[in-house]
Amino acid sequence: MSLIPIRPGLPFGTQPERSDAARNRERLLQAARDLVAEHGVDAVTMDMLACRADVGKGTVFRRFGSRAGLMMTLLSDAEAEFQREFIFGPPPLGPGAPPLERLIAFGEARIKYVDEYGELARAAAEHSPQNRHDAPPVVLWHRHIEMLLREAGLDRDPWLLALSLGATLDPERTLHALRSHGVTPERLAASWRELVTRLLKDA
Amino acid sequence: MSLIPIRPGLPFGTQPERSDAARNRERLLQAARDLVAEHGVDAVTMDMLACRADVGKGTVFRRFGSRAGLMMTLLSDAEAEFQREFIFGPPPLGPGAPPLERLIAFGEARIKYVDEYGELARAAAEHSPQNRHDAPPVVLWHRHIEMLLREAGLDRDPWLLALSLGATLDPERTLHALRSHGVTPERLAASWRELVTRLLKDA
DNA sequence: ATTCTAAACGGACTACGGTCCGCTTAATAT
DNA sequence: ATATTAAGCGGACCGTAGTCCGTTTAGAAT
Repeated sequence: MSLIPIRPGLPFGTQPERSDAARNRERLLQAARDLVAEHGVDAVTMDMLACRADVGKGTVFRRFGSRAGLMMTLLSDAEAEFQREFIFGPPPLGPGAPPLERLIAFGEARIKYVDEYGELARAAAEHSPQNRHDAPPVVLWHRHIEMLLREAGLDRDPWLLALSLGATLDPERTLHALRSHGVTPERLAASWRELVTRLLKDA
Repeated sequence: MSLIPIRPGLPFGTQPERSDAARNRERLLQAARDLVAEHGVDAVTMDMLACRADVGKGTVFRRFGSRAGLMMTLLSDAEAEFQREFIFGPPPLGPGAPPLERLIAFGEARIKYVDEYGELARAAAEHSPQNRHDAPPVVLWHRHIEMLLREAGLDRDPWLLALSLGATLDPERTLHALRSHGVTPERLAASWRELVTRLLKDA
């Protein structure tokens, strides 16, 4: 009987990955990043990925579950970084600033994030209202907004209010404003600031 | 040379429909309504519809363009009625009431609409950010909100602000709150009221 | 080294939305 | 009635996400 070695990045208590599985995972991630860089998120198909990584299609789906799952995996580093910043980072995004300022900073950061990774984020949410609204990161952002609203003294159903504010920052909408209507990130951020400032005024 | 007879419901200047086309359209709409009633929106496939209406698949797509187009057609009566109400109907939804009250009524009506037709509305917007955000009805709601915001004296980029408020009432989100989280329409409406009331306060 | 087994693999297969194109037919002109 | 023609039709076909299941293989036990 041997101890199960700790593998960072895998769920606690999981068996270690078999070596061929680990190799294929790396091959797939590399191929996916390359294909996205070459053709853009929307043009990458799962068959294409399997072919490029030289694995079977079944392997791709075993690894990521779905196209959305693949995209989430590609996003996970950026997502983790974003979470770190608003949870542990310096104010005004992180703790230490008054709630209104944190809320403003949160929106700004989120808009910047979407401007940078929006296509991936959108693809990660496609074809599943469940994943779109109840994925762990989404729930976390939502809780964060709710907490800030409470801190600011908004006690009337802050959960639903947070849902509404979250809707404003939804990747698909934000991306659509940015790309299809040529709205600048700065203008979006100004509108967000206006919205939350009015909302929290004398709360 | 003969005058082109007026056919209600068809775009102006269009040639009249051939009789077989009209017959097939009715058959398809009836079949679609039946299938939706029997199996629910999400379970209805285009092949199923073609089979039930006893027409070729090509005919279905010639008629509606896409699955989303079919759903829009199924919604069009309810949608027209909704538009009539907030444009010409009695206050507070229609003209005559102060903008805040109209905005509150608009949200309430929209929530009721989604509670009733949400699955269709969601299906009508699926698979196309373009149709989702720039479809004529969506643009119309959006303009309406923008107008009310201006009337209320909110002059700081009311277009984007209207986009944010529209996001709050998005069918997919609203439906998800209603169905997956068991939020009541009343609670949603109360949250909407709270949101817009705070927003318009001393504007 | 051999055996064993559960994890991993691969690619044929399905379901579905959407397209294409050769055939049919309603409506009009003669 | 007949001819003409463009709108309409149908269903084979395609691309893509996702599933299934018989085969392979890494790694542990002996």
